[in-house]
Amino acid sequence: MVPSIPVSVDLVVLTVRNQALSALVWRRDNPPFLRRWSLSGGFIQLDEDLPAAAHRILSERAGLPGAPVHLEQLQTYGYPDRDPRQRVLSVAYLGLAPDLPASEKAHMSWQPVDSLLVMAFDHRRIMLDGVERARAKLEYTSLGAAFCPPEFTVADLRRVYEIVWGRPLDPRNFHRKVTKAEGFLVETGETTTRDGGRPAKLYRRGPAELLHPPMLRSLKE
Amino acid sequence: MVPSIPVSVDLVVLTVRNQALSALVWRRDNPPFLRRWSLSGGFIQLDEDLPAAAHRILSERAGLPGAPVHLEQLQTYGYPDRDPRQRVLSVAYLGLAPDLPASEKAHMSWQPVDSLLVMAFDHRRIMLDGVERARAKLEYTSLGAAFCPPEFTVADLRRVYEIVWGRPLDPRNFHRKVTKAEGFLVETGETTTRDGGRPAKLYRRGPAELLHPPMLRSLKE
DNA sequence: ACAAAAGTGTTTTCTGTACACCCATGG
DNA sequence: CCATGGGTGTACAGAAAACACTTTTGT
Repeated sequence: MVPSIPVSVDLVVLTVRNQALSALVWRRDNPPFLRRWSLSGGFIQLDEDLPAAAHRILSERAGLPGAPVHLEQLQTYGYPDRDPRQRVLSVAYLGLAPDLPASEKAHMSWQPVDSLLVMAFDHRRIMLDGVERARAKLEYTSLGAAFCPPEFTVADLRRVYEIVWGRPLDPRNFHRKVTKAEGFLVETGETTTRDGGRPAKLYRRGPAELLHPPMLRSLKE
Repeated sequence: MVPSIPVSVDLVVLTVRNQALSALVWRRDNPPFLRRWSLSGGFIQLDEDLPAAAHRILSERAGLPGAPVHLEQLQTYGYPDRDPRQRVLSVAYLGLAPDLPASEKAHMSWQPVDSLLVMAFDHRRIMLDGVERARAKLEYTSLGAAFCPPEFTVADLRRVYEIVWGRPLDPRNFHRKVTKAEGFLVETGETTTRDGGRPAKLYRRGPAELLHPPMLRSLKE
Protein backbone atom coordinates (compact mmCIF):
# COMPACT_ATOMS: atom_id res chain seq x y z
CA MET A 1 0.00 0.00 0.00
CA VAL A 2 1.54 3.24 -1.18
CA PRO A 3 0.37 6.50 0.40
CA SER A 4 -0.45 9.26 -2.10
CA ILE A 5 -0.31 12.97 -1.39
CA PRO A 6 -1.70 15.95 -3.27
CA VAL A 7 1.16 17.92 -4.80
CA SER A 8 0.98 21.61 -5.58
CA VAL A 9 3.38 23.91 -7.39
CA ASP A 10 3.80 27.36 -5.83
CA LEU A 11 5.56 30.24 -7.54
CA VAL A 12 7.80 32.87 -6.01
CA VAL A 13 7.78 35.38 -8.87
CA LEU A 14 10.07 38.33 -8.20
CA THR A 15 10.64 41.58 -10.01
CA VAL A 16 12.24 44.96 -9.38
CA ARG A 17 9.83 47.89 -9.50
CA ASN A 18 9.53 51.24 -7.76
CA GLN A 19 12.97 50.85 -6.21
CA ALA A 20 11.93 47.65 -4.43
CA LEU A 21 12.30 43.92 -4.86
CA SER A 22 8.70 42.76 -5.17
CA ALA A 23 6.82 39.49 -5.28
CA LEU A 24 3.68 38.57 -7.18
CA VAL A 25 1.00 37.73 -4.60
CA TRP A 26 -2.75 37.68 -4.27
CA ARG A 27 -5.14 38.26 -1.41
CA ARG A 28 -6.94 35.08 -0.49
CA ASP A 29 -10.71 35.34 -0.75
CA ASN A 30 -11.45 32.05 0.99
CA PRO A 31 -10.63 30.40 4.28
CA PRO A 32 -8.22 29.34 5.55
CA PHE A 33 -6.06 32.45 5.88
CA LEU A 34 -8.83 34.65 4.50
CA ARG A 35 -7.43 37.98 3.19
CA ARG A 36 -3.82 36.97 3.73
CA TRP A 37 -1.21 37.40 1.00
CA SER A 38 -0.49 34.18 -0.83
CA LEU A 39 1.78 32.90 -3.59
CA SER A 40 0.19 31.69 -6.79
CA GLY A 41 -0.05 27.96 -6.86
CA GLY A 42 -2.11 25.04 -8.02
CA PHE A 43 -2.28 21.30 -7.98
CA ILE A 44 -0.22 19.36 -10.43
CA GLN A 45 -2.13 17.38 -13.06
CA LEU A 46 -1.73 13.64 -13.25
CA ASP A 47 0.23 13.59 -16.50
CA GLU A 48 2.03 16.86 -16.13
CA ASP A 49 5.75 17.42 -15.72
CA LEU A 50 6.84 19.77 -12.92
CA PRO A 51 8.21 22.53 -15.19
CA ALA A 52 5.04 22.29 -17.29
CA ALA A 53 2.94 22.74 -14.19
CA ALA A 54 4.98 25.77 -13.18
CA HIS A 55 4.47 27.37 -16.58
CA ARG A 56 0.77 26.58 -16.55
CA ILE A 57 0.35 28.19 -13.14
CA LEU A 58 2.33 31.20 -14.30
CA SER A 59 -0.20 31.62 -17.10
CA GLU A 60 -3.45 30.58 -15.45
CA ARG A 61 -3.04 31.59 -11.84
CA ALA A 62 -0.41 34.29 -11.87
CA GLY A 63 -1.85 35.89 -14.97
CA LEU A 64 1.43 36.21 -16.85
CA PRO A 65 0.97 34.07 -19.97
CA GLY A 66 3.91 34.18 -22.32
CA ALA A 67 5.88 36.61 -20.19
CA PRO A 68 9.69 36.26 -20.37
CA VAL A 69 10.05 34.82 -16.87
CA HIS A 70 13.06 32.74 -15.88
CA LEU A 71 11.71 29.76 -13.90
CA GLU A 72 13.77 27.34 -11.83
CA GLN A 73 12.94 24.86 -9.11
CA LEU A 74 13.48 26.24 -5.65
CA GLN A 75 12.71 23.64 -2.99
CA THR A 76 10.03 21.26 -1.83
CA TYR A 77 8.10 21.88 1.36
CA GLY A 78 6.45 18.93 2.97
CA TYR A 79 5.83 19.00 6.68
CA PRO A 80 2.42 17.52 7.33
CA ASP A 81 0.47 20.46 8.80
CA ARG A 82 1.53 23.22 6.44
CA ASP A 83 -2.02 23.23 5.10
CA PRO A 84 -4.55 22.88 7.95
CA ARG A 85 -7.15 21.20 5.74
CA GLN A 86 -5.14 18.29 4.44
CA ARG A 87 -1.56 17.37 3.84
CA VAL A 88 -0.18 18.99 0.69
CA LEU A 89 3.33 18.71 -0.63
CA SER A 90 4.46 21.88 -2.35
CA VAL A 91 7.17 22.10 -4.98
CA ALA A 92 8.21 25.75 -5.08
CA TYR A 93 9.53 27.42 -8.21
CA LEU A 94 11.40 30.69 -8.37
CA GLY A 95 10.57 33.09 -11.19
CA LEU A 96 12.52 36.20 -12.13
CA ALA A 97 10.62 38.71 -14.25
CA PRO A 98 11.21 42.16 -15.72
CA ASP A 99 9.00 45.02 -14.57
CA LEU A 100 5.82 43.89 -16.32
CA PRO A 101 2.49 45.68 -16.42
CA ALA A 102 0.48 44.54 -13.43
CA SER A 103 -1.29 41.27 -13.88
CA GLU A 104 -4.81 41.33 -15.23
CA LYS A 105 -6.04 38.93 -12.61
CA ALA A 106 -8.20 40.26 -9.86
CA HIS A 107 -6.56 40.36 -6.41
CA MET A 108 -3.14 39.86 -8.04
CA SER A 109 -0.49 42.45 -7.32
CA TRP A 110 3.21 43.11 -6.91
CA GLN A 111 4.15 43.80 -3.30
CA PRO A 112 7.58 44.75 -1.94
CA VAL A 113 9.02 41.70 -0.23
CA ASP A 114 9.87 43.80 2.84
CA SER A 115 6.18 44.56 3.30
CA LEU A 116 5.05 40.92 3.25
CA LEU A 117 5.43 40.23 6.95
CA VAL A 118 2.51 37.85 7.27
CA MET A 119 1.39 35.48 4.57
CA ALA A 120 -0.84 32.44 4.25
CA PHE A 121 0.45 28.96 5.08
CA ASP A 122 4.28 28.86 5.05
CA HIS A 123 4.41 31.14 2.05
CA ARG A 124 6.57 33.72 3.82
CA ARG A 125 9.23 31.10 4.48
CA ILE A 126 9.05 29.99 0.83
CA MET A 127 9.24 33.56 -0.43
CA LEU A 128 12.25 34.33 1.76
CA ASP A 129 14.02 31.21 0.48
CA GLY A 130 13.35 32.43 -3.04
CA VAL A 131 14.68 35.90 -2.27
CA GLU A 132 17.85 34.45 -0.79
CA ARG A 133 18.31 32.21 -3.83
CA ALA A 134 17.92 35.20 -6.13
CA ARG A 135 20.42 37.24 -4.13
CA ALA A 136 22.93 34.43 -4.19
CA LYS A 137 22.51 33.76 -7.90
CA LEU A 138 23.30 37.34 -8.84
CA GLU A 139 26.75 36.70 -7.44
CA TYR A 140 27.83 33.96 -9.79
CA THR A 141 25.39 33.95 -12.71
CA SER A 142 24.18 36.45 -15.29
CA LEU A 143 20.59 36.10 -14.05
CA GLY A 144 20.36 39.73 -12.98
CA ALA A 145 19.45 40.50 -16.58
CA ALA A 146 16.26 38.46 -16.13
CA PHE A 147 14.95 41.40 -14.08
CA CYS A 148 15.57 43.76 -16.99
CA PRO A 149 13.59 44.37 -20.20
CA PRO A 150 14.98 42.86 -23.43
CA GLU A 151 17.18 45.90 -23.99
CA PHE A 152 18.74 47.68 -21.06
CA THR A 153 21.68 49.81 -20.02
CA VAL A 154 24.49 48.97 -17.64
CA ALA A 155 22.98 51.42 -15.19
CA ASP A 156 19.62 49.59 -15.35
CA LEU A 157 21.39 46.38 -14.52
CA ARG A 158 23.31 48.01 -11.71
CA ARG A 159 20.10 49.34 -10.17
CA VAL A 160 18.77 45.78 -10.19
CA TYR A 161 21.80 44.58 -8.27
CA GLU A 162 21.60 47.48 -5.85
CA ILE A 163 17.94 46.92 -5.09
CA VAL A 164 18.15 43.15 -4.81
CA TRP A 165 21.21 43.31 -2.57
CA GLY A 166 20.09 46.46 -0.79
CA ARG A 167 23.45 48.14 -1.06
CA PRO A 168 25.05 50.70 -3.37
CA LEU A 169 27.65 49.59 -5.88
CA ASP A 170 30.36 51.67 -7.48
CA PRO A 171 29.03 52.54 -10.97
CA ARG A 172 32.47 52.55 -12.55
CA ASN A 173 33.69 49.26 -11.20
CA PHE A 174 30.32 47.63 -11.89
CA HIS A 175 30.46 48.84 -15.47
CA ARG A 176 33.89 47.38 -16.01
CA LYS A 177 32.96 44.09 -14.39
CA VAL A 178 29.87 43.34 -16.46
CA THR A 179 31.15 44.67 -19.77
CA LYS A 180 34.40 42.72 -19.47
CA ALA A 181 32.65 39.48 -18.45
CA GLU A 182 32.67 37.17 -21.46
CA GLY A 183 29.20 36.63 -22.89
CA PHE A 184 27.26 38.53 -20.25
CA LEU A 185 26.15 41.46 -22.41
CA VAL A 186 25.78 42.00 -26.15
CA GLU A 187 25.75 45.54 -27.56
CA THR A 188 22.73 46.37 -29.67
CA GLY A 189 24.42 49.40 -31.22
CA GLU A 190 21.59 51.63 -30.02
CA THR A 191 21.76 54.19 -27.25
CA THR A 192 19.19 55.67 -24.93
CA THR A 193 18.02 59.26 -25.05
CA ARG A 194 17.16 60.82 -21.75
CA ASP A 195 17.15 64.25 -20.23
CA GLY A 196 20.56 65.18 -18.97
CA GLY A 197 23.59 62.99 -19.16
CA ARG A 198 25.45 61.15 -21.82
CA PRO A 199 23.35 58.54 -23.67
CA ALA A 200 23.99 55.00 -22.51
CA LYS A 201 24.62 52.05 -24.78
CA LEU A 202 21.86 49.47 -24.91
CA TYR A 203 22.63 45.81 -24.35
CA ARG A 204 20.86 42.49 -24.64
CA ARG A 205 21.49 39.40 -22.52
CA GLY A 206 24.51 37.47 -23.72
CA PRO A 207 24.82 33.68 -23.98
CA ALA A 208 26.80 33.21 -20.75
CA GLU A 209 24.95 31.74 -17.79
CA LEU A 210 27.80 31.88 -15.32
CA LEU A 211 29.75 34.90 -14.19
CA HIS A 212 33.37 34.11 -13.61
CA PRO A 213 34.94 35.24 -11.40
CA PRO A 214 31.83 35.93 -9.31
CA MET A 215 30.78 39.34 -8.07
CA LEU A 216 30.75 38.91 -4.30
CA ARG A 217 28.27 40.88 -2.26
CA SER A 218 29.37 39.86 1.20
CA LEU A 219 32.82 41.37 1.62
CA LYS A 220 31.72 44.61 3.22
CA GLU A 221 28.74 44.24 5.51
CA MET B 1 -11.09 16.86 -7.18
CA VAL B 2 -7.44 16.90 -6.19
CA PRO B 3 -5.03 14.43 -7.83
CA SER B 4 -2.73 12.62 -5.43
CA ILE B 5 0.65 11.17 -6.27
CA PRO B 6 2.89 8.72 -4.41
CA VAL B 7 5.97 10.54 -3.12
CA SER B 8 9.28 8.87 -2.45
CA VAL B 9 12.47 10.15 -0.89
CA ASP B 10 15.69 9.03 -2.59
CA LEU B 11 19.13 9.45 -1.09
CA VAL B 12 22.37 10.31 -2.85
CA VAL B 13 24.79 9.38 -0.07
CA LEU B 14 28.37 10.19 -0.98
CA THR B 15 31.68 9.41 0.69
CA VAL B 16 35.35 9.43 -0.16
CA ARG B 17 37.01 6.01 0.04
CA ASN B 18 39.81 4.26 -1.77
CA GLN B 19 40.80 7.46 -3.55
CA ALA B 20 37.39 7.75 -5.15
CA LEU B 21 34.18 9.67 -4.64
CA SER B 22 31.65 6.92 -4.05
CA ALA B 23 27.90 6.61 -3.73
CA LEU B 24 25.86 4.24 -1.60
CA VAL B 25 23.85 2.06 -3.95
CA TRP B 26 22.20 -1.34 -4.04
CA ARG B 27 21.56 -3.86 -6.76
CA ARG B 28 17.86 -4.19 -7.45
CA ASP B 29 16.52 -7.70 -6.95
CA ASN B 30 13.12 -7.07 -8.53
CA PRO B 31 11.81 -5.78 -11.82
CA PRO B 32 11.81 -3.21 -13.22
CA PHE B 33 15.49 -2.59 -13.77
CA LEU B 34 16.40 -5.96 -12.27
CA ARG B 35 20.07 -6.04 -11.17
CA ARG B 36 20.64 -2.37 -11.92
CA TRP B 37 22.29 -0.07 -9.39
CA SER B 38 19.79 2.03 -7.52
CA LEU B 39 19.72 4.75 -4.89
CA SER B 40 18.16 3.95 -1.53
CA GLY B 41 14.67 5.31 -1.32
CA GLY B 42 11.25 4.73 0.04
CA PHE B 43 7.78 6.14 0.15
CA ILE B 44 7.02 8.92 2.53
CA GLN B 45 4.58 8.12 5.34
CA LEU B 46 1.37 10.05 5.67
CA ASP B 47 2.35 11.97 8.80
CA GLU B 48 6.05 12.23 8.18
CA ASP B 49 8.08 15.35 7.51
CA LEU B 50 10.48 15.25 4.56
CA PRO B 51 13.70 15.44 6.64
CA ALA B 52 12.29 12.76 8.95
CA ALA B 53 11.63 10.52 5.98
CA ALA B 54 15.17 11.08 4.72
CA HIS B 55 16.60 10.09 8.10
CA ARG B 56 14.34 7.05 8.34
CA ILE B 57 15.43 5.85 4.91
CA LEU B 58 19.05 6.45 5.83
CA SER B 59 18.54 4.10 8.78
CA GLU B 60 16.16 1.52 7.39
CA ARG B 61 17.02 1.30 3.73
CA ALA B 62 20.57 2.58 3.48
CA GLY B 63 21.60 0.73 6.62
CA LEU B 64 23.37 3.66 8.27
CA PRO B 65 21.42 4.27 11.51
CA GLY B 66 22.88 7.03 13.64
CA ALA B 67 25.77 7.70 11.30
CA PRO B 68 27.05 11.30 11.23
CA VAL B 69 25.70 12.06 7.78
CA HIS B 70 24.99 15.60 6.64
CA LEU B 71 21.62 15.54 4.85
CA GLU B 72 20.17 18.32 2.74
CA GLN B 73 17.41 18.48 0.18
CA LEU B 74 18.70 18.22 -3.37
CA GLN B 75 15.87 18.51 -5.86
CA THR B 76 12.51 17.05 -6.76
CA TYR B 77 12.08 14.91 -9.84
CA GLY B 78 8.62 14.59 -11.24
CA TYR B 79 8.23 13.86 -14.90
CA PRO B 80 5.40 11.36 -15.29
CA ASP B 81 7.16 8.30 -16.73
CA ARG B 82 10.24 8.19 -14.53
CA ASP B 83 8.85 5.00 -12.98
CA PRO B 84 7.34 2.75 -15.65
CA ARG B 85 4.85 1.20 -13.24
CA GLN B 86 3.10 4.33 -12.00
CA ARG B 87 3.82 7.98 -11.58
CA VAL B 88 6.05 8.67 -8.56
CA LEU B 89 7.34 12.02 -7.44
CA SER B 90 10.78 11.77 -5.92
CA VAL B 91 12.28 14.24 -3.47
CA ALA B 92 16.03 13.63 -3.56
CA TYR B 93 18.27 14.28 -0.58
CA LEU B 94 22.03 14.60 -0.66
CA GLY B 95 24.02 12.97 2.13
CA LEU B 96 27.71 13.49 2.84
CA ALA B 97 29.29 10.82 5.01
CA PRO B 98 32.76 9.98 6.33
CA ASP B 99 34.36 6.73 5.25
CA LEU B 100 32.12 4.40 7.25
CA PRO B 101 32.35 0.62 7.48
CA ALA B 102 30.31 -0.84 4.65
CA SER B 103 26.62 -1.06 5.33
CA GLU B 104 25.30 -4.23 6.92
CA LYS B 105 22.44 -4.44 4.49
CA ALA B 106 22.55 -7.09 1.82
CA HIS B 107 23.16 -5.83 -1.72
CA MET B 108 24.23 -2.45 -0.32
CA SER B 109 27.65 -1.16 -1.29
CA TRP B 110 29.78 1.89 -1.97
CA GLN B 111 30.58 2.28 -5.65
CA PRO B 112 32.80 4.92 -7.27
CA VAL B 113 30.55 7.43 -8.98
CA ASP B 114 32.62 7.18 -12.15
CA SER B 115 31.75 3.49 -12.39
CA LEU B 116 27.98 4.01 -12.16
CA LEU B 117 27.30 4.46 -15.84
CA VAL B 118 23.90 2.81 -15.92
CA MET B 119 21.45 2.92 -13.07
CA ALA B 120 17.77 2.21 -12.50
CA PHE B 121 15.11 4.82 -13.31
CA ASP B 122 16.61 8.31 -13.53
CA HIS B 123 18.91 7.61 -10.61
CA ARG B 124 22.05 8.38 -12.59
CA ARG B 125 20.74 11.87 -13.35
CA ILE B 126 19.88 12.35 -9.67
CA MET B 127 23.26 11.07 -8.53
CA LEU B 128 25.10 13.37 -10.94
CA ASP B 129 23.09 16.33 -9.70
CA GLY B 130 24.12 15.38 -6.16
CA VAL B 131 27.77 15.10 -7.14
CA GLU B 132 27.68 18.50 -8.79
CA ARG B 133 26.02 20.01 -5.71
CA ALA B 134 28.71 18.50 -3.48
CA ARG B 135 31.48 19.80 -5.73
CA ALA B 136 29.98 23.27 -5.75
CA LYS B 137 29.40 23.36 -2.00
CA LEU B 138 33.04 22.62 -1.23
CA GLU B 139 33.81 25.94 -2.86
CA TYR B 140 31.90 28.19 -0.52
CA THR B 141 31.04 26.14 2.57
CA SER B 142 32.95 24.13 5.16
CA LEU B 143 31.07 20.96 4.18
CA GLY B 144 34.20 19.16 3.03
CA ALA B 145 34.74 18.21 6.65
CA ALA B 146 31.53 16.15 6.50
CA PHE B 147 33.54 13.63 4.47
CA CYS B 148 36.12 13.35 7.27
CA PRO B 149 36.03 11.47 10.58
CA PRO B 150 35.42 13.56 13.73
CA GLU B 151 39.14 14.28 14.04
CA PHE B 152 41.23 14.81 10.96
CA THR B 153 44.32 16.52 9.66
CA VAL B 154 44.59 19.29 7.10
CA ALA B 155 46.02 16.75 4.68
CA ASP B 156 42.99 14.49 5.17
CA LEU B 157 40.74 17.39 4.28
CA ARG B 158 42.87 18.30 1.30
CA ARG B 159 42.64 14.77 -0.05
CA VAL B 160 38.85 15.05 0.18
CA TYR B 161 38.92 18.18 -1.92
CA GLU B 162 41.34 16.67 -4.41
CA ILE B 163 39.25 13.56 -4.90
CA VAL B 164 35.90 15.32 -5.07
CA TRP B 165 37.19 17.90 -7.53
CA GLY B 166 39.48 15.47 -9.33
CA ARG B 167 42.42 17.84 -9.36
CA PRO B 168 45.54 18.31 -7.23
CA LEU B 169 45.76 21.26 -4.89
CA ASP B 170 48.87 22.92 -3.55
CA PRO B 171 49.31 21.53 -0.01
CA ARG B 172 50.88 24.71 1.32
CA ASN B 173 48.30 27.12 0.00
CA PHE B 174 45.46 24.80 1.00
CA HIS B 175 46.83 24.62 4.51
CA ARG B 176 46.95 28.39 4.82
CA LYS B 177 43.48 28.82 3.37
CA VAL B 178 41.64 26.46 5.70
CA THR B 179 43.58 27.24 8.87
CA LYS B 180 43.15 31.00 8.36
CA ALA B 181 39.42 30.71 7.58
CA GLU B 182 37.51 31.87 10.66
CA GLY B 183 35.65 29.02 12.36
CA PHE B 184 36.41 26.34 9.79
CA LEU B 185 38.74 24.22 11.95
CA VAL B 186 39.29 23.86 15.69
CA GLU B 187 42.57 22.44 16.97
CA THR B 188 42.21 19.46 19.30
CA GLY B 189 45.76 19.81 20.61
CA GLU B 190 46.53 16.25 19.58
CA THR B 191 48.80 15.19 16.75
CA THR B 192 48.94 12.10 14.58
CA THR B 193 51.73 9.55 14.73
CA ARG B 194 52.56 7.91 11.46
CA ASP B 195 55.54 6.34 9.81
CA GLY B 196 57.71 8.98 8.26
CA GLY B 197 57.06 12.66 8.23
CA ARG B 198 56.30 15.28 10.80
CA PRO B 199 53.20 14.60 12.89
CA ALA B 200 50.16 16.59 11.78
CA LYS B 201 47.88 18.53 14.08
CA LEU B 202 44.39 17.11 14.51
CA TYR B 203 41.35 19.29 14.00
CA ARG B 204 37.61 19.10 14.53
CA ARG B 205 34.94 20.86 12.46
CA GLY B 206 34.51 24.45 13.51
CA PRO B 207 31.22 26.34 13.86
CA ALA B 208 31.41 28.16 10.51
CA GLU B 209 29.13 26.92 7.74
CA LEU B 210 30.32 29.30 5.06
CA LEU B 211 33.82 29.72 3.71
CA HIS B 212 34.56 33.31 2.90
CA PRO B 213 36.10 34.16 0.55
CA PRO B 214 35.33 30.95 -1.34
CA MET B 215 37.91 28.51 -2.62
CA LEU B 216 37.30 28.48 -6.36
CA ARG B 217 37.94 25.31 -8.29
CA SER B 218 37.30 26.62 -11.76
CA LEU B 219 40.10 29.07 -12.43
CA LYS B 220 42.49 26.62 -13.99
CA GLU B 221 40.85 23.95 -16.09
C1' DA C 1 28.35 77.32 -19.99
C1' DC C 2 26.61 74.06 -16.85
C1' DA C 3 24.51 69.90 -14.92
C1' DA C 4 24.06 65.15 -15.26
C1' DA C 5 25.00 60.69 -16.30
C1' DA C 6 28.20 57.44 -19.13
C1' DG C 7 32.41 55.56 -19.53
C1' DT C 8 37.93 55.24 -18.92
C1' DG C 9 42.45 55.37 -16.40
C1' DT C 10 45.17 54.96 -12.38
C1' DT C 11 46.58 53.74 -7.89
C1' DT C 12 46.25 50.90 -3.88
C1' DT C 13 45.13 46.82 -1.60
C1' DC C 14 44.02 42.22 -1.18
C1' DT C 15 44.03 37.32 -2.45
C1' DG C 16 45.36 33.46 -5.09
C1' DT C 17 49.43 31.03 -7.06
C1' DA C 18 53.89 29.17 -7.30
C1' DC C 19 57.64 27.67 -5.10
C1' DA C 20 61.87 27.85 -1.89
C1' DC C 21 62.58 26.61 2.48
C1' DC C 22 62.42 25.00 7.40
C1' DC C 23 60.44 21.58 10.96
C1' DA C 24 59.59 17.15 13.25
C1' DT C 25 59.36 12.58 13.14
C1' DG C 26 60.70 7.25 11.78
C1' DG C 27 64.08 4.30 10.13
C1' DC D 1 71.90 10.84 8.25
C1' DC D 2 68.16 10.62 5.13
C1' DA D 3 63.41 10.12 3.57
C1' DT D 4 58.86 11.76 4.29
C1' DG D 5 55.34 14.54 4.92
C1' DG D 6 53.82 18.99 7.89
C1' DG D 7 54.03 23.75 8.04
C1' DT D 8 56.01 28.86 7.00
C1' DG D 9 57.95 32.77 4.18
C1' DT D 10 58.09 35.27 0.07
C1' DA D 11 57.67 37.05 -4.56
C1' DC D 12 54.56 37.64 -8.37
C1' DA D 13 50.11 38.15 -10.93
C1' DG D 14 45.36 39.23 -11.21
C1' DA D 15 41.17 41.18 -9.37
C1' DA D 16 38.63 44.32 -6.38
C1' DA D 17 38.14 48.88 -4.36
C1' DA D 18 38.54 53.77 -4.43
C1' DC D 19 38.50 57.71 -6.95
C1' DA D 20 40.23 61.38 -10.50
C1' DC D 21 39.04 62.34 -14.89
C1' DT D 22 37.13 62.61 -19.72
C1' DT D 23 33.00 62.14 -22.83
C1' DT D 24 28.41 63.20 -24.47
C1' DT D 25 24.16 64.66 -24.14
C1' DG D 26 19.95 68.28 -22.54
C1' DT D 27 18.89 72.84 -20.92
